[in-house]
Amino acid sequence: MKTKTQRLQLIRQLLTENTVTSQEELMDLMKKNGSPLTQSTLSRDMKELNVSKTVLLGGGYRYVLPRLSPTPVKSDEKGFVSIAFSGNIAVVKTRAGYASRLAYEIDENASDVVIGTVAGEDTVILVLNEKSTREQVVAALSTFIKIQ
Amino acid sequence: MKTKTQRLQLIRQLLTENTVTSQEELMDLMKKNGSPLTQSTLSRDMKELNVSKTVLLGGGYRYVLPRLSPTPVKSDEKGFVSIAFSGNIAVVKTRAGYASRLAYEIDENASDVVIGTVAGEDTVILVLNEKSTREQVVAALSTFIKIQ
DNA sequence: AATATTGATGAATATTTATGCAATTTTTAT
DNA sequence: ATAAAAATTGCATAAATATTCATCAATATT
Repeated sequence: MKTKTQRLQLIRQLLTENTVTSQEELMDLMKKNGSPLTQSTLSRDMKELNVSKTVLLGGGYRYVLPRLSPTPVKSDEKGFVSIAFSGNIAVVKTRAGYASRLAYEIDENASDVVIGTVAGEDTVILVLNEKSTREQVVAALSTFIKIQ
Repeated sequence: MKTKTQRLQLIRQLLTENTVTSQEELMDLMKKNGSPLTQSTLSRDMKELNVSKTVLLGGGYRYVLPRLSPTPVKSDEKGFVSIAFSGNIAVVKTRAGYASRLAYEIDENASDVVIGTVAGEDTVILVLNEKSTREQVVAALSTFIKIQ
């Protein structure tokens, strides 16, 4: 028996590589992979891993891992230089050529606080959701850019 | 209750408005809302709706609807997808590559309510005339884009 | 060192969910 | 309109999952 962390990691891997339909099925897989456990533990582990049970197009069920939230990356890796606000607009400055790429990411990951973006060469203009505060916008961007 | 479609719609609504923890709980809600049914049917309905059971941060479980499928682009030939407002700015989302063309058309046809536009790849930012209302903007765009 | 505290775990079990089947309704084809 | 086919639903129950409880190990506290 290894550590719990290793076991959780194995569960992750197995869920990624297989279409797991039930905990019992996963139990077998775990056993085959040298980590036998009971369904009780599996149930608890899966809860801890935030695994959810979904329906496939084909009609079957599958346990899936949560969409991993992007790990914040150092701001300069994304080309981020600065952010400033004016009214309901935020202006993000980037290194030359990075604006489009960053705008795309903002659209993808901050659509709840930003209703839209337009990018130039080294500048992105963000139109804030009227209900969002500047702090919320910074917080949202922080989930995928290490600002500061 | 009437049709199955209506029932599914009610399920959608209830799942959106409540943190539903079990099918039995939802069963009660359905009953209270004039759509009594059995757990069997709920199980089938939820499968049909692609509802999945997830773990909440707090530790509980919740049934959730699938993330809105990739924008049911009822693509109008102009590439228009959506419009949203924030302050004196409107953000028009378009299909990829359509923003410039659409911005041009907006400039041409709505200059009385929009003082200027900037287009990215799939987004157009419109700066509204201070004297125009959002309704007027939508009305103006409607004359040459099929909105809705 | 002895004792408490915390975290993990399995066994048993309660709870919840999925489904086979039969009855019934709705739709389609003739 | 009528027969045949397909869909819908509840009931009963099988299958799957979550949790309670007791136990044990590891770590912290006195």
